[in-house]
Amino acid sequence: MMTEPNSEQLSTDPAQILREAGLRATQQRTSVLTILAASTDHPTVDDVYDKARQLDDSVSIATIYRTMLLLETAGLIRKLTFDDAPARYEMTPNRDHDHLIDIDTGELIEIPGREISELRARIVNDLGYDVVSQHTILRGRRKH
Amino acid sequence: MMTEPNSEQLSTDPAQILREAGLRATQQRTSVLTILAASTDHPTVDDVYDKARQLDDSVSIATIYRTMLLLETAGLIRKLTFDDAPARYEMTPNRDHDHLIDIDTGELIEIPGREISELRARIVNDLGYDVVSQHTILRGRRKH
DNA sequence: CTCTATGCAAAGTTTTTGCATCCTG
DNA sequence: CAGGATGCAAAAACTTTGCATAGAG
Repeated sequence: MMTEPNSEQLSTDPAQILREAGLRATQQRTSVLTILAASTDHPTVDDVYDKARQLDDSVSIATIYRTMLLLETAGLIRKLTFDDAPARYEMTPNRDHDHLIDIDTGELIEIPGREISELRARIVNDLGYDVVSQHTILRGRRKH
Repeated sequence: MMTEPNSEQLSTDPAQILREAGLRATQQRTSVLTILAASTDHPTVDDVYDKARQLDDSVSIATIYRTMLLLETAGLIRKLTFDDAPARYEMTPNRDHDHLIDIDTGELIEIPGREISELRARIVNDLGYDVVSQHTILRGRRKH
């Protein structure tokens, strides 16, 4: 096995990522980031809380809320707000994508591709604005 | 002045709109619909509650919540959910549009045009879905 | 008149906050 | 060590709900 220290290029270690963002790498923050990085779905605060307790049953929900806000502010994670359901989170995606909700199954589908982003950026630009963030929620029904 | 009864074509009278939707035209529902129709901004539940009390100081917040849900379900109004701020409402727009939030001033700007809607519909269609509803939230900063 | 809608108040949810203690840097 | 981070519990904010009464159709 290689025992080389990891390169300075791209951090994949949660604690490292936190420090690079200028944040203290506490046990709780590291856990939250690890949990989110390992999630393919988009967990809610409660989902994260449950998983975090499996790693350390003394974490408090208050810390989870504080950490989610911190990571979101630092741009490390993204908050997805839907009409009724509680907010969900994902690691900040490298490539912008939108979300499609199957209204029959509740399934959340990621829509890849940058066409929409680019069109939006162009339109908003014409209005005299720079886009800081953008997010689309689509609700659809599978065709049969 | 004309004293002709209004035409049967398009109702602009809130009570009439409610009945056409198969709902009872109560004082409270009529007030809420009137308030929303008169709003150029996008009021929150609390905004609507405050204005409704100016018309009838005995309305309860519970009724406002129940009415918003009822009108939304009936498709008469649309709920806009933003990342942090409380939900806002608007009359269901005839033409689909998105919203741009100025992150410095908090101003909410409507983006007209159907280009985005059409592109999205096409992409989602390619995924095998029919679009039921769609909504984009953009956050931007005015260029100087 | 009948049955739904409302007001009121209590209960649920979700999120935030104060404070003493713990722990990272 | 010092100052920020955490756990705990209380509080705040936001919504929903049960029930008796009022009011639309």
